[in-house]
Amino acid sequence: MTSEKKPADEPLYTPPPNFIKDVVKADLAAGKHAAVRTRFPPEPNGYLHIGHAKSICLNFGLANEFGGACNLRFDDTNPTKESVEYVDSIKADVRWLGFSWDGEPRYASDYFEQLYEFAVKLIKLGKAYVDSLTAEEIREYRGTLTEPGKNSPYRERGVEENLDLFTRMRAGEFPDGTHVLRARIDMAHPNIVMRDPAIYRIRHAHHHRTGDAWCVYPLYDFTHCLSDMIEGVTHSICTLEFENNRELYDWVLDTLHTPCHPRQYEFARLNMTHTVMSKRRLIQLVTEGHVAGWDDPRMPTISGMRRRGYPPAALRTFCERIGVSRSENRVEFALLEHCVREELNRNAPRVMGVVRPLKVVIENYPEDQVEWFEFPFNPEDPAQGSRQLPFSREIYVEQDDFREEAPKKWFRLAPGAEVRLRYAYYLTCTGVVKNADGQVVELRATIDPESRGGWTKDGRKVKGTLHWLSAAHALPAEVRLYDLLFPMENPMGAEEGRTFTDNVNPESLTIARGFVEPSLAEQKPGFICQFERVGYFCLDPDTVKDELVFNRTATLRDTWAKIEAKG
RNA sequence: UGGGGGAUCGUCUAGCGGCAGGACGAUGGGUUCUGGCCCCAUUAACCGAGGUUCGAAUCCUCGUCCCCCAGCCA
Repeated sequence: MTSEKKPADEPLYTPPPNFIKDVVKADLAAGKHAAVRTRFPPEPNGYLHIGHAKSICLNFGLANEFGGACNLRFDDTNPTKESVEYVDSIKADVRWLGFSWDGEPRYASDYFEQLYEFAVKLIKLGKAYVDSLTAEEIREYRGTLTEPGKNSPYRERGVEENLDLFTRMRAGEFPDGTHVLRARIDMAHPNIVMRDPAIYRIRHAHHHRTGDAWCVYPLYDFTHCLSDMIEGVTHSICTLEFENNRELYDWVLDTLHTPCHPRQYEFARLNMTHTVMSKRRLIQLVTEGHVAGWDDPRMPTISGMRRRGYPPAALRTFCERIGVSRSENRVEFALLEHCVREELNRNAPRVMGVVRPLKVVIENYPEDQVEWFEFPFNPEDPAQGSRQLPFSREIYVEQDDFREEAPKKWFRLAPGAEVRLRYAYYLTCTGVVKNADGQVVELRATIDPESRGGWTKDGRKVKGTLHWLSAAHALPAEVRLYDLLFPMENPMGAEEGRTFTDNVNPESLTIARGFVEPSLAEQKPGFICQFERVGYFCLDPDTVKDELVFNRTATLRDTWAKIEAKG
């Protein structure tokens, strides 16, 4: 029995479980916290990508699902790499994804004074000291993965001397690199992170928010846990590579006897086929000019996907479908594309767009006649309305829809073949016009007047339906056809002597000169639609008056291509 | 070779001692004025070897493979 209906009170959709939700649920049930508080803590040193979207959806999603709050906090402790440009783009991207952070954005730099006081306290506790070894020496003293490190000669400096030195570090008495504040833990610790990690370094650098107020800046391990604590974060969620740092996270909070102690949980970062995800590599693609910028529609950045026409809801759905676990993964690009199509199929209006035009002259249609036909914006959803489109003697169809020699199972246009022009007439190809090179440049055809509106009373079967445009009324458009940035699943799998940028797909962008229906003249950049039978397209910001520029967001699934590929 | 993690259909993921389930993909079919959407079906997995148990993906032991850590980056 497959036709049983679900009871009305059963939810249609339940968000999938994951191990972090389990923890949150258990903590809430145990009364460990009054409410959950998470945070998304990007460093403003680059643009956000789809991997960040996973973290954003997780952190904000947890807050939403369990009635808590999520902070946006910029981890801005490295002034030489960070900038307001990145801060602004990150805020815009999070908002665009559909999330609202609790209160104002937070900045680790807002906590610099408190952090400094905590450092002083650590010194007074005898748990931190000023080291005056060079960076090089510190590395040598650290030992290796298999050998213990050894103590710095400065490790036994007294509290007063440390206090004095640290004060003078802050006061700007020393040049960069001369001293560093280190936690005093254990140079023989099996976890290298715990071998007296540096927590403050001298950097005479201008900070994008604090200006020149500071010349000592705290490091990640010291800053992050305390920032979480200050904000009352309950669950501090990060990626797997910070697993080793958790021990230090806990050490700092325990040693300082802080009023609360957030717990860190790690999940596996997102990897995807056919792209790269690390900040360093994305920067390289931009600076070496392999793409046009951070928001190039081929980039896995949030801004790139936005420009490509991916709806935020599709990204959210994607993040939910990929799940959250602790195992290494490489998600297929096809899943992302599926989520995009699913969303766009529901919402994108259908329009007529011909990407590679082929002119057809309808010999039995009067030269000066124009008829208007009604086209629904979405045949499956009448609520989306309709518009009128003109038909005339000369039209454009898609080059791909004509074959001089029809292969097996071909039911598009070919000499002598009859097809349907969507919502208009049945059309039969009666002749082919070629240029000197033998290329087909124009078709001759006739229509069946009885088929007006796109159907006939005799119920004759016409399998192929084509999109088309009245040549005289069509708007010219530049159409940017995007494909995979890298043809192979793993771009990093380059052979010896080559690097991943050598793998950039030379056909990841091809530009076509096409036409679109006149109703699109007034649309604004960001407008997303479906060119019927072709794909989803989005009006690009490069659009200027009389020169529409469309980005191909995604193709439609192409069953014919598969049939033909199989022979 | 120190320490910390991870291995379930092609891919992602569920499972918490009791019928290995879902999604994507692939394949076949139905429907169709988009070769789209939708619908149906098929495909296909517990890293290995032992052990505990009436019963193990799950618990134990021993292996194998993969990832992370030696920044004054995050």
